Amino acid sequence: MTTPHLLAKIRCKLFISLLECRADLSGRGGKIVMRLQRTYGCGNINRENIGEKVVLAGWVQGRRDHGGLLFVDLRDRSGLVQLVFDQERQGALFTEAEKLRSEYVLAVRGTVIARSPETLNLKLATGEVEISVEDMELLNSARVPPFYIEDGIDTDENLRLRYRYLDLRRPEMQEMLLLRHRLLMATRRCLDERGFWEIDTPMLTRSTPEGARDYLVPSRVSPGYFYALPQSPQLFKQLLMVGGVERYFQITRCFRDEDLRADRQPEFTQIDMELSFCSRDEIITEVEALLSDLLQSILGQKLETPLPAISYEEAMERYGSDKPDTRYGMELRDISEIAGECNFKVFNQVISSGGAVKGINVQGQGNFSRKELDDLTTLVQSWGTGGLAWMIVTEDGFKTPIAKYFAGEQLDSLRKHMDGQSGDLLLFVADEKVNTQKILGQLRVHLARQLDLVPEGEHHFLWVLDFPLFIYDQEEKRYTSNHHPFTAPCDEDIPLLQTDPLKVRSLAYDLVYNGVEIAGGSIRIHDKEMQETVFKLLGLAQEELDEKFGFLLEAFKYGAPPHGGIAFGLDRLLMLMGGRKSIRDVIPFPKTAAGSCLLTGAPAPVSPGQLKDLHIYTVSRK
RNA sequence: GGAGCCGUGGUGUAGUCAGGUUAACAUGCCGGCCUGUCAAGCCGGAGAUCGCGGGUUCAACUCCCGUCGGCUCCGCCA
Repeated sequence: MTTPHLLAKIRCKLFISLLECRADLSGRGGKIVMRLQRTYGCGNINRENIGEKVVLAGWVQGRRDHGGLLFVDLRDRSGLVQLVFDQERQGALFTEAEKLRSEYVLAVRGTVIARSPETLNLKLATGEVEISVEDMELLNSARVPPFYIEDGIDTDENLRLRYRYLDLRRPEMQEMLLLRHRLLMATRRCLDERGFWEIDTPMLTRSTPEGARDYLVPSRVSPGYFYALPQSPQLFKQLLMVGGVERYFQITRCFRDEDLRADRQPEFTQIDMELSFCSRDEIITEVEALLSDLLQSILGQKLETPLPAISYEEAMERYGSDKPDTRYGMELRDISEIAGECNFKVFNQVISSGGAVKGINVQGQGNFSRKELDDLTTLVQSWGTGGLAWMIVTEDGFKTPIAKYFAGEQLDSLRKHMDGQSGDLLLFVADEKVNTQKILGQLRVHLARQLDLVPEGEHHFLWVLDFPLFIYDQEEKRYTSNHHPFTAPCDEDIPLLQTDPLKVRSLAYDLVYNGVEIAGGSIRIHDKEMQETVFKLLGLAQEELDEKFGFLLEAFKYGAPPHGGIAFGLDRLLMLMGGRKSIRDVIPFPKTAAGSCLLTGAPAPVSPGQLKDLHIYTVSRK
């Protein structure tokens, strides 16, 4: 990735601004915490500084003690430079330097000297020079750190999280912090240029039905009442549109009390946007402009726009996912027709009861062992389907336990349908249609990772459009919103609201980046009657509506403009731009899978007095 | 709510399947030697009741049960 270059480019600038701040403070008679005042960043020293007196400050990266000669690597956020102490030249200072240990905090004054040709270190940006130290101020000592402060460490993540402040000293983490900063700044600059106003909205708001579980905050002054932390600023940004803002954005924290994943944290940051008087396509164009700007200004990469787009239905048919990773093939193929005619009961029974049989071609993997195939079967069973049928394509036919159920021409047709070449492994799932798609979609992702078919360093973006407005919740026996209850239906599908709600497509859109959903949004309903219709289809009682959404419906009575918007998951975007595997790697202080913070110990018990103030009684944990 | 994997000196691992002498290796740490290293080198030393609790056994890092913590996935995440 390009981040190291980015860091190098920006180092100098950052350091200058730091010096300017220091200059402002001088002469005010403040308390002196440092006798020496630094003049350069460690990583900024180079050949051009030779002969110059400099003052540096930072942490001891390591030392190499040669007896009468001592090397110390000094590190600050700009990089690393070698200090040299010579017993004969430095005398008493040398004795002090011998006491230095890893991560001691230090300021030094010295002269930049050239290294002799045989002692150059070209691996280091500062490797042509070193600092002959003349004065030293030990600013702090340090305990031995629990892990190495260097890139590429292989340490238990518990430790890194518990000592996050040490983890953050590592260059790759500093790069992450810088990249995050750049992304925030570029977003603000770009959206400002495009006429968006940054407006902040409340963190203490009210719980609404639908959506994720809320984080609740008890009210002290209203006993038994609770605020909720926002899952997103959804309602407020719509109210801002009614308020005549026209173009709004916010970089804001959102909270959802659901189980975590590698790309999911209980609190995360969104780039939230909303526009008035716009169509779906105009919003998509705005988003592409933002994304294009961000990729250009942060990674130096050009984004080809317009980005490709497919419908939800096509995504499910071809990839078994509403966030397909298009960096590799292995697309789903439908063999329902053949399956319905063959004698394999598992297949034809599924077809006769309205299900689907689909397969993927795992090219060149016909050498899977029986055990590996059994493991895959167990895996898909754990995902909630009956089993997995397999066929290995050979020169003259198929190696498979189910060949006997198929007529010769059916096998030929199957091979053609699946594009089977000798040595390919074909895997089939037979189930209710959507389940077939989802299971195979998951299997596709699983195998691509396992077989290392995912090309690194590629950036694939894809819009997914035409989501169904509703999905049917089997457990609750009612419709629920696929996106959220404020999403507008497609104009031409509005009549279906009365007759066949599941067929209604919405004006929602998701942006998928390398198989990860990084943004989602929709054109909103701005009409009070339409909003009430949708709420009613969702089975929300009038009373509940009035209580929980009354303010929105009321606002819509006062001339709501047509509007729509989108929200980016900033952490996910950053994760993908930085080529990191987990969202935790791009969040300064992330939480574990159980939602705990290993650094602060949150969540933690509170005192009985605090609970009393909040009118809260707790029940026993067990 | 469910499934899988992991937990052994400061750190990373081996040993666990098949119970048995002093828990091994690397690195870090401490001390000594060493004037051109940059993963410095050489010599010496300290450092672990094997996540925790219970059980089986003459004997448990090892087997069984429970529990805590972490990671990944399913459900969940408008």
